[in-house]
Amino acid sequence: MTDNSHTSAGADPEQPYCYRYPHPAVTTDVALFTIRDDSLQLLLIERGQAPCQGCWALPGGFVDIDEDLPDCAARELAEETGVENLYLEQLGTFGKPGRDPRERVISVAYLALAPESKLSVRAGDDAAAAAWFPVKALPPLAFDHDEIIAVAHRRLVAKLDYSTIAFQLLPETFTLSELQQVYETLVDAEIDKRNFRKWAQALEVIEDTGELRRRGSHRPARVYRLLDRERIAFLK
Amino acid sequence: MTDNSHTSAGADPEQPYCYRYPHPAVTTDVALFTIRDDSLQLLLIERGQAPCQGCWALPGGFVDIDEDLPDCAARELAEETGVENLYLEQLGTFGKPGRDPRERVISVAYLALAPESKLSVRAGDDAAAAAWFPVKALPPLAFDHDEIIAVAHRRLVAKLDYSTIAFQLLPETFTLSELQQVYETLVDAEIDKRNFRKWAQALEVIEDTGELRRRGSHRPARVYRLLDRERIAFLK
DNA sequence: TTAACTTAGTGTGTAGGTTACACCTTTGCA
DNA sequence: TGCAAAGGTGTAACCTACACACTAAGTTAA
Repeated sequence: MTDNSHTSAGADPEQPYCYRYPHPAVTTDVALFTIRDDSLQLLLIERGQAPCQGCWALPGGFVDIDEDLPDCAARELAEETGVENLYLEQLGTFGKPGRDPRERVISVAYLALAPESKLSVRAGDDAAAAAWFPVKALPPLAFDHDEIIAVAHRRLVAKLDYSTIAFQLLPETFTLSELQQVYETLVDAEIDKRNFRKWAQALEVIEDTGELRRRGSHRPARVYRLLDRERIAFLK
Repeated sequence: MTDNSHTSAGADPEQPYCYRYPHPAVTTDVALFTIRDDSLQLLLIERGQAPCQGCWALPGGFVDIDEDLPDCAARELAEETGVENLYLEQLGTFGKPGRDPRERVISVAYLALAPESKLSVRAGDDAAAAAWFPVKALPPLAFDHDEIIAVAHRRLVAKLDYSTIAFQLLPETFTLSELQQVYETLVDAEIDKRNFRKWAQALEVIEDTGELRRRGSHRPARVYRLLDRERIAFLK
């Protein structure tokens, strides 16, 4: 680290931020997953301008010069979608030259999860439209966002094995059947009910609220809650 | 993404790269581990100039404007230490405002591993000195490099459980005892010899070369090699 | 009121994998 | 030749993961 350059008032009022060496732009992009209609869905923004006009993209944007990276991810998500206060973890950084045709852009990608109940997506100021897509049926994507999404999805599924990350997809209270449905959606397979319930209860991360939930013409289900909301446990 | 700014010839010849919005600097830093003298050691560079003059830092430096991130990590490592062609994986990106007092610097950190035999560290052009330190006895570190190193170390140890990443710390050929010493150093505990050997051989990632290694006054050891050098297997 | 339907909720046996554990082998050197 | 020092090997106990089927409790409609 030998670069002592820093911004200064440049001569060109259109481009007032000047450096001794070229600087890339830095963005954050967020892959926000939720479960809707029994399928794993991803939030995307329709791009209003070129490049990739009409394509869909991950919500994200440029990092402010005094802004921490997770703050930027949360802010962009909130601005573009109205979604706030959810689980966010850094996924990785994507910086291949040429991934954005305008200038060198390095994107720090985040993985976010939220239950459908927490979400009320409206298109924000910046975005033409925000919409949910099933991960299995994504539209054409801008830049290298398909790659980012693939990494995010792989990470999410991999973490099922050694963490309780999937609980972030559940609302405040839930039944064991709902929990099981979340897992079945994520692994895209059926899971044995007895084994699943044994496993879930042995985790010691949920507690019985004592309440019952009557939904439909059948025996009511016990209602559980996470012991430590906003904290995911590591199992191994 | 609405920023259409890009570099242009500025008026100030000292700071010719100008943008509409402020841009952070982007660096890569590499936490390169090896095993020397039966301890896990980390490569550090002594800083020649302020800030943090006299402190030690991870090898790293600014990303060239047309350079991919892993290339930058590899290049900086080679420039500063003469070390080439080793295992490299992205660790995470550290970008807290203020982590570098000069300007906003966002660092993409990499985890690197190599056997001691591959390494012939010499201080390169940029660095005053390069040296190895046991992870348990690190000197005062520049910037937030202590945090990066902590994350790197945790990641390395965590990956022992579900990958063969530790084989990257072994030379071309090795004995099972040497392999076990690597694992014992990493987990900082003794491991049962028979169980370890059963486990290692069941992995199907090493093969017996047929050779024997005579070192010292005792029975010679079989020599193994990795089946697929430069590839780490995922176990779970 | 009762029968049929729907989801909630529960236990046991088995297979496979992980752990604990001790002795003989082969070499070099004194 | 015998001693020191690391190399190399098998088995039993335990524990975890998985397969598997029925009863419980409520709603609805005949």
